[in-house]
Amino acid sequence: MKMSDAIANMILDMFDDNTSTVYIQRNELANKIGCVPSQINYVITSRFTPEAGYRIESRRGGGGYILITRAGNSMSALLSLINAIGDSIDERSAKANLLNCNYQNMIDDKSTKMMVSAIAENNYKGIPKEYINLIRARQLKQMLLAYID
Amino acid sequence: MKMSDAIANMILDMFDDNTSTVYIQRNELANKIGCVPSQINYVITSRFTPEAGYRIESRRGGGGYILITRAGNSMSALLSLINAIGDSIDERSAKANLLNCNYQNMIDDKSTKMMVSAIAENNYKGIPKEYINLIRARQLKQMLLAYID
DNA sequence: TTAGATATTGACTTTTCTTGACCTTTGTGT
DNA sequence: ACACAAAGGTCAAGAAAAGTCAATATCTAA
Repeated sequence: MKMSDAIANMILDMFDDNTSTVYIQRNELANKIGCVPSQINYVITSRFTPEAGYRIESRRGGGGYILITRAGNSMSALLSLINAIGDSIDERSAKANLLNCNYQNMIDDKSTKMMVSAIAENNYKGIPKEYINLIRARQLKQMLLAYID
Repeated sequence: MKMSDAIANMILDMFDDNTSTVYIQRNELANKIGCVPSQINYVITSRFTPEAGYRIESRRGGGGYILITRAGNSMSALLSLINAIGDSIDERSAKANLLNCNYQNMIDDKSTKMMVSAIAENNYKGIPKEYINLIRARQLKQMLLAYID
């Protein structure tokens, strides 16, 4: 694989859920991956651009570092929706929330359709009533998290 | 045989049943087959056209490449998957099917992640075992239909 | 046979990646 | 303050791809 891609992937891997900022030391990373330090800059300036939704901060000198922050798009809004769902939700309000997010362009059409279809009351037919809203809430949150990711 | 046809056949041969995308390096292929590199472009633009059901992506520069994707009956393929699911499916095979479709570019990355997350075993915790695979099958089919739509 | 379609070739262009030499900023010990 | 060490930054040269285009060459059908 191309060195630049390897570096980009390595950086991408450092973002996990709930961290939107990655801390790197240029020389250390260059050394670990086996490239010249300036190539880290190349990768950052060519891939982690503002257009791609990233912001860069850095400091030189002893203890220097590079911070890569991925811009929180509509992600934070979706995160608060996820929190708002709680551990139980009925079909009506789940659907209303999804359509609302879709209307505000936080979720694309296809994904909205998929989620609405997934949590339709019909799918849960047969299981005890009191479980349905619990499972729906779990699934909806999982799907939203996957969507954000 | 004409050089152009030989090149086209060579590319066609790279598609097997489970890959809808072929990766080539122009210079390498030109060298292997014994033609000038630009003839690869000629073959691609004259034979692997959108009208013939192909999509081309490429990158220049070091480590560059050309990707030829045959856009095909992904819809009908998904429909047969839906038919194959039946009325019950466990997490393992559901996930395997989804990842395979994703690998074959029948389902995009985000949608795959969403579906996999939605049908994870964990979400169904608490409900009687015998219902889980039934509900999962319903939900998976609904999501796939929504995806196709 | 000859005009038009299809193929072949190579010179030149553009994009992307890699490397290294040199620059600037910041921290630390005297 | 000053010198030195420890970072990160910049830039240009060159390599490694793929793209474009125009000049030929060859094939095919009327």
